[in-house]
Amino acid sequence: MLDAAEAVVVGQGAVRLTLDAVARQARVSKGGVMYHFPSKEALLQALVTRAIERSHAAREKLQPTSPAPGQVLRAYVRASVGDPLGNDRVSAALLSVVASDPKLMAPVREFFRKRLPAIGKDVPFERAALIHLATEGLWLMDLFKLSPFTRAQRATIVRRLAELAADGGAVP
Amino acid sequence: MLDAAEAVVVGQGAVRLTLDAVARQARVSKGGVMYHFPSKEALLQALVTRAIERSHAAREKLQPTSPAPGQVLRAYVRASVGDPLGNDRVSAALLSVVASDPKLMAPVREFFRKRLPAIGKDVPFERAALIHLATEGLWLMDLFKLSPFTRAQRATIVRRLAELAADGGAVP
DNA sequence: TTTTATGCACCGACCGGACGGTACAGTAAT
DNA sequence: ATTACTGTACCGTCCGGTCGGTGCATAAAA
Repeated sequence: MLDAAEAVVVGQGAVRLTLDAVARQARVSKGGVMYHFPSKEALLQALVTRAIERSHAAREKLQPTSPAPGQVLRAYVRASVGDPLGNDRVSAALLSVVASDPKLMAPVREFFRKRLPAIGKDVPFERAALIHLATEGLWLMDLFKLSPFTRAQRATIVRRLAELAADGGAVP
Repeated sequence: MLDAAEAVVVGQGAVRLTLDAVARQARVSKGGVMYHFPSKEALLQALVTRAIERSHAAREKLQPTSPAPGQVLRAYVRASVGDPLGNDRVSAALLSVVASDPKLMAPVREFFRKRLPAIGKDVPFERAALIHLATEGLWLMDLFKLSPFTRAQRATIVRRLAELAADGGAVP
């Protein structure tokens, strides 16, 4: 059921996320959808929760065993922007709908609030903040298809971000 | 008329941007609105154009006379994230509606595409890219109220970004 | 064993309200 | 009288949500 909703969001765009559309995708009637989710908001909430969990999982998967400083930050960079428009097209498409509803945004805010301390514990604050911002910037610009970089440039930037995460160093 | 539309977007949120709402805000009937803008899309287009022009103006206003390298980039940082949620709450609120319509996004994309070369001409590419990304990241996170930083932390980051723009240097 | 009852998953017709857009009559200024 | 604009009434569509009902599997009662 949630899979169907995600398929609609990714395939048709977030504005087209209609109860009927989800029903069609899930080969179920609208009543069937409403049986599982009391309201559309509940459906969206479930979608958001799922996306957040997936994001968590993605980073933990790339987490190395080495506890050297900056490795967590590096894993975060890789997991977030390692490849352009990675596996989380869902969160991407979802954001524009969720953004307009404070109640739905709350868990997302919470997620972000906890993320910085989690990834930047073992590196100087300013470095962590800078890399965090640049990474989110790239992610969000990808999401809105606003990134002005070529593929090669993007790859260079990601590499540099990962380097900076682990080693610090000078910005050319 | 556009002022009224902006007031609605800022005050009620982007989803509430209704032709009726604009009409009420402008103390005009819906017919009056439709006389000026043949469709809602036309209204949104005008809004987008205006926002882009304003953003241009904001940066040019902060442009110093000194032609030292990095000064343009520095002005861009200041203009974009100098103070939290500055004067462009309009673009902020607008983005979530515009994002779902490729036709409306086109000029925005164009704007972003041209911006990086414009601000990063006289500094090394990687530095410009990094600062650009971090700045946009901060701007977008502010927009979605997702920024995990305290006011003081934010100020520190902006200062550091401006420094890096003008001088380069090491990331701690 | 047959009958009846209970609960679950699902169906789909319908409602009400919102919204973009249209038609057209009215009105004030020139 | 013409122009430039306003106000109102209305239409069609879309969408979230409701509601009575259906098939069906299992259980309880006879």
